[in-house]
Amino acid sequence: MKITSKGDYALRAILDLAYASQETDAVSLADICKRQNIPEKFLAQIMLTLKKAGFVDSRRGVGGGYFLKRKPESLTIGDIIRHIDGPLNPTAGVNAGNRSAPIVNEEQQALEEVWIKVTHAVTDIVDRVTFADLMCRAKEIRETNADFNYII
Amino acid sequence: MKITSKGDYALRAILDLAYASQETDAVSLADICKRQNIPEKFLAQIMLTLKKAGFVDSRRGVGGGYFLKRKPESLTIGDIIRHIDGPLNPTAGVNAGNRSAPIVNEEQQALEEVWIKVTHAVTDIVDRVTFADLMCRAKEIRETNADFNYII
DNA sequence: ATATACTTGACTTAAATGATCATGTTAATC
DNA sequence: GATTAACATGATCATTTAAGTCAAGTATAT
Repeated sequence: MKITSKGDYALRAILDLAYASQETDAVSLADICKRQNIPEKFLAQIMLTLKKAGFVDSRRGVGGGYFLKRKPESLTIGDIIRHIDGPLNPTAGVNAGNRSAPIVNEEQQALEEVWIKVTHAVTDIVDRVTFADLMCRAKEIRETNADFNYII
Repeated sequence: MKITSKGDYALRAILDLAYASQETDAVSLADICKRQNIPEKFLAQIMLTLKKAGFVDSRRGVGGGYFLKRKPESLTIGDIIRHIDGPLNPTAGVNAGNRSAPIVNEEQQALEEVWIKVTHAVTDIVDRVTFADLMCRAKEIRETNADFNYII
């Protein structure tokens, strides 16, 4: 398991969409990129993947853009990150495609059990946190910062 | 956070050392590699790193090899994996060295909080599991397999 | 002496990561 | 119906990381 820039961008784009969708219907790539400071061509690539996966949809032409296909309450971080950065077990990729060494000894089994526990601990978090939760928390942070600025 | 082959090899080599050290004092690279099915030159590189970090020490010449510098009871998976595969937070590397975009918005902060929770969940496991635990568990598995073979 | 076994640094190859570019197509709106 | 905003697609590219390999050492027990 590793969160790459790609995954980070995807999560932030979806969160931006969720937020902006409260007011408008479609949000342009350019707007998301401006707000979130993401390279446009790169996010276009990512949004296409998210569209094919059924998380978002898009409308072309003037006033077009992207919009969520699911409610923020029923979309989790885990859903997105798995589609962009792959499976969440920490050893993903280790021994992958190595058909010459499938003999696993007891030491490897004992270690594997630990990685399974780690994977459970991780999914237990990312599959519970929805984008509605994140919007809520981001709003809290925004308000705390506003208060702080007022005091100063 | 991502466990690479390197990290996996390191953990298995240490575990092998811990196990073999019960009987002999030093274990040769060749022996570890044979038992654990690890490329010799590659493990040599890894063992050197582990030696410089103070986890193992070595003796050259005939009958030489590597040995643990710490007791298996006071050496955790976390200790080793951090030295070989780096920090355990899942977003390690994201934005690394990108000094042009240090402005973090509320969405990023909300996400960051989730990654901190994930990191805690992971370290809570890997910093608790010692090599003594793994040896114990590996032994259990070995015995279970023996029973199973007997029944069959 | 000599065989065993660790040491060191450079090198290599392949894949993943993080993009960019060129050239489309679609759909509002004036 | 020309223009323009905006998504779509495929190719390409540079950098870094991963996973080893190679060659030529040095140290030490017997």
